[in-house]
Parts: sequence; structure tokens; C-alpha cells
Amino acid sequence: MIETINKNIEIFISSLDGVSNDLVKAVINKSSTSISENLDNGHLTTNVCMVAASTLKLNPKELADNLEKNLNKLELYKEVKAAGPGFINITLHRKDFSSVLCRIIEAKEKFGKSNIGNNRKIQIEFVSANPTGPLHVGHGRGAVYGDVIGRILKATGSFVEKEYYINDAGRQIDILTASVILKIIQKELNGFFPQNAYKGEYIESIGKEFIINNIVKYDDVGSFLKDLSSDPEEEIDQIIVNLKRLDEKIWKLVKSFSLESIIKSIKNDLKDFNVDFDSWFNESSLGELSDSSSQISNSINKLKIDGMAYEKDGAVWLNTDSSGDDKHRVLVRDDGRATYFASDVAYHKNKVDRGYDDLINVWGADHHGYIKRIEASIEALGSNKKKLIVKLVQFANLFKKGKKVKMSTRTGEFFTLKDLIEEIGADAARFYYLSKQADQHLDFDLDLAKSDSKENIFYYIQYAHARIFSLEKKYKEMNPDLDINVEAIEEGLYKKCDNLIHEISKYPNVVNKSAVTLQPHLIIFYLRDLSQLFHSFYNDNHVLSESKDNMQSIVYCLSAVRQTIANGLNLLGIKPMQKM
RNA sequence: GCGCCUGUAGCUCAGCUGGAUAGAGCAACUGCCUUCUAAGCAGUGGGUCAGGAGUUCGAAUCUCUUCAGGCGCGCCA
Repeated sequence: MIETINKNIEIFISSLDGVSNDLVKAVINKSSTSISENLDNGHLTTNVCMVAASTLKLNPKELADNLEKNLNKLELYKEVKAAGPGFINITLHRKDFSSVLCRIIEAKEKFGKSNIGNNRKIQIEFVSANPTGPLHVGHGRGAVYGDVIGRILKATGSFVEKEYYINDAGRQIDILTASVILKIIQKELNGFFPQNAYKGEYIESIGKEFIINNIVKYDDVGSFLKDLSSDPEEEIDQIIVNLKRLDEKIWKLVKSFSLESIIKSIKNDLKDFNVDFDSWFNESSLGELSDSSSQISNSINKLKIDGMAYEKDGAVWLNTDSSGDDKHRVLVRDDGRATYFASDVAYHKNKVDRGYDDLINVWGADHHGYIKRIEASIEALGSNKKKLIVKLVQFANLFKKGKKVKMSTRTGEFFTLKDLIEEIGADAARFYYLSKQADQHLDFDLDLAKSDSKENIFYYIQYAHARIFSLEKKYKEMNPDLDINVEAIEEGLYKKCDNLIHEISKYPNVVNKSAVTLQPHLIIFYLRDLSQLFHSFYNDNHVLSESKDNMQSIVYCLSAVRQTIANGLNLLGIKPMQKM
């Protein structure tokens, strides 16, 4: 319908004196014909006259009056009216207006899906938390956000692959290994525990599990505690070296056991959170610098050959000028070890080589300073930095009984994602994480998310769904002979549902907009508005005591409302409730 | 100091490719359950859209600037 209107408008604009084809196109592109905010302004609205007025230097009101006459002559619409500063409001014929209901009832769970993504190949990398401890509530937000934009992009016709990058190489894993070993032999250490080791309870349980089938025994425990540095960073590094030297076999066993155990728990938590991944990428698969054929060596060599990386002060640096980064960045330290950044460069090269159109990275907002250097590395490796889309997710502050819950991985004091899911359920948690734009601070109020009160929007929406569900059930019990899919409303016999019909017709646009802007919260706000219209309708109209004809119309319409709510919730990875 | 984000009702937030009277929930006050789920509905009050300047027929929305808050600026990860 909107396409038809736009065509008519285009013909009208072209017919104006002295307007070139280019100008017509410019006006059409800049203007928008859309479903009106509100039924008072007709079913559809276009601002084309105001856009044309500024581009073509004409009077918007006069233009609107002319377009009004022009469109009315076509007799395609019930009414066309110029209004306000130059809007054109269009009222459709009854059948065109209510046709959305048939579309929904027919499309069912497909209503709202589209093909605007054009099969674009998109990779989303998210969470990617270091496997040194359980996921906490901070990771939860990025997890849901990445998962849901993946679902939304898929629903709008993109090909999506979701990936978790596991930092299973490097120093932090050594620290993890050392922490587990030290916990196992704790009794022999006279209370000694390095300041920079991980201290969470999970370290001890991993150790306990490990010694069920293994023996950890060092001949000379005291030897690796001698002459340790007073600097905590150096101290832990020394302990790592000593432990490896004392018994390399044990070291390797503990390391792989700990890693596996933590990765397994991360995967479990994500599964319980209804967040799924298509692939898990190990940093270790990028290989070592010492292996000249590894991916990490290849990337650095390519950069060097192309003159984008160079040696200075004993280190290898990447030239990051192309992205406007403040300074060049080190890839290989002067002691020959690769930096974390070097792995990331190789990892992004790997992603680019896999041939995606877009690479979306979901990062914690504290990493924003990192964007430019990654962009620079993509450019330096001969690709376009525009492929990379970094979405920053701000931290979520957790509030319990009005107080902020503090968190720190090092000391092991944190509220884990698992705790959160156990406390309020995965669905409510997902909902509240998504309830605000991802790049803004979120205050997550646990007590509110758990509460039975009306301020809990999650239940407000679920309640709307459950109410319709039970209404449909009762209707079928009362009228076993009547098919629910009756198109009575098309005849316009019952008009109290018009607000609802108008609102659900907006849903596909909401989904498209949230896909284009990568903003899932738009769907939440839309669902809240739709639920509100429904609850209001429900209070004013006692459905099951209406005449049979009306009842059919209403149930037909409410089924479409329920389907829309269900589709919206499913898109967010939240199960609609049938009963509350 | 530089960079990014934010400032909208008492509180929590929508609205931001410029468009019709700036919206919602909570809190406050007033009503609505012998009828389909009251985890609901209806109503009232509440705003210099942080301040200032600019662009425009039109600015919460764009530009500049001031103020306030958060975060980031390692040969850490």
C-alpha cells in the first residue's frame, strides 16, 4: 500500500513545473510515508510536501492542498487530507486497513520477518570473556545483546554467525593454572597465597575435582617460594616459571583441566541463559610466534612486508595512522613475546578472510580506546575498516535492596550470571538487560525484576499475552462450532479494535528499525505500548458477553495481538507465558 | 590534557536520518472487582528537554560553546 502511495506521490512531484528527475528522487528519498502515530491522523502519513517545500523552495501548505486533491481524484483511498504544517493524512478503505489481520493470522510466527538484510553475511562476536572464572552479571548484558541482535538480523534476512572468542592462551591462563595448583597444595604453604592469583571459590573446587583422579606432589615445595619479588606482578610470574620447571607434566595437566572446566561452566551458563553460539574460536588456534607458519606469524609478516609494521626499540610496531589512533601500537614486545593485540590482529584477519560482509564486535564500553587500533590493523591488512562495526555495551550496575552490588574478579567477590538466572529467571533477566539502549549505563534492580507489582514491565507484557491466551481458550470452549479465523472484522461491523489493529500493523517496521539500528530495546518499548492498548481494551470490553458476530471479530483481532506479542518476545529469546 | 558516552517530569527511562499539543512507568491524589486473570483500567497534578549561541518555514533532535557526571588513554588482558 505504501509503495502505491509513493508512486502516486512521485508522479505528482514530477508533474510540478521545472522539477528534474534528480530532484524528484532526492525528495522521495528524503521523505517518508509511514503508518501514522495515531488514528486521529489517518492510517498513513507522509511528510513529502514539507520535504519538497524545502528542496524545491515552495509553500508546503499549498503543495499539500494540491496533493490532497490529486490523491483524492484517484479514488483509491477513503479519505486524503492535508493537515498541520503540510502533512498528508490518508485514511484507507476498511478492507485495506484490516487486511493486516489476515496477514498475521496467516503468517503466524513469521509475521514481522522480512528480507531487508538481503542475505548479507554478518558475523557477531560477543561475550568472549576470559576463561579465568565464571561469567558475571557484567557479561550478561553483552551476552543478551549480541544474541538478540543476531536473532533480529536473522529475522530480517541476513545470514548470521555468532562466535565466541576464547582467550585460551597467554599469561592470564598461566595465572589461573598457578592459582589452582596453589590451592591444591595450600596446606603445605603455611597460609601463603600470592596477591595476584585468582581467589574465587571456583578455584578451590576445580582443584578438588582435579585431585580426584590425579596426584599433585612436589618434592621440594619450599624451593619455589624462595626469593620471590615484592612486586605482585613479578611475584606471580616467578611462581609460574618455578611451577612449570618443578613439574611440567603436572602443570600441563592442571592447565588443560582448569581451562576445560571453566569453559564448560561458561557454556552451561550461556545455555541456561538461552544464548547460543554457532562457533567457538580458540585464541590458541592462531598459533605461536615461534612457529613461522602460524596465523599470528603470517599476519605480522604480511604487515612487515607491506611496510605497515616496523621494528623500533627492539619491538615490532603497527602503523595505526589510517584510523587516527593516537600512537602506533606494539605487536611484539622487546622480549620477543606477542602482545594480546597481536593475537587480535591475527584473529580479525582470520575473520575478514572468512568473507563476511560485516563484522560486528560487541565490546564492553571500557574497550572503546581499542577500536581505532583494530580498524587500523584491518586497513593495514588490505581490507576496509568499515566492515568492522563495534557496538559498545555499558556496564550494568546491580542493585539489591537499594544498594549497589560490588564486583571484582580478582578477589572473587561477584554476582555471577548463574546467580542472577537462579534469582530471577533467564527470561526476566534477558528482558531487563534489553530494556535500555546498550551503550548507556543500566541500573539493574533485582528486587524490581522479581517483584509482582505493576512496575514490573516484564510481567505487564507477559500478562497481556496470558490474558489473550486464556480468552481464546474460553472462546473455543464456548463456541466449539465456530472457527476462530473468521474475517468478520473486515466488514467493519466492530470498530473498537481499530486502535489495536493500527498498532500491530506497525510491528514489522519496528523490527526493521531495530535491525538497522541494532537496537533491541525498540521492540521492548513497542511491546509495552501494544500491551497497554490491549489492557485498556480488555477493561472496557467484556468480550465473552458480546454478540456472536462481535465476539468473532474481537477474538480474531486479539489473536493477532497475541501473535504479535509472542513474535516480539520470541525475537528477544523470551518465552511468552500462557498462564500467570 | 586528549578521546568516547551521558544530561528530558520528584525517580527510572522512551523520543534524536529535524516535523503535528514533548511521551510512558513508578511515586502523589481520586475512582473502577457478585462478569473473560485487579500482576489490570480510568482520571488529576507534575517539564526553562542542563545553560547559552547558531542553522531552519520548523530544533529535545543538527552545529558551536559552557557546565555537570561516567568511562578510556600500558611493550596489561
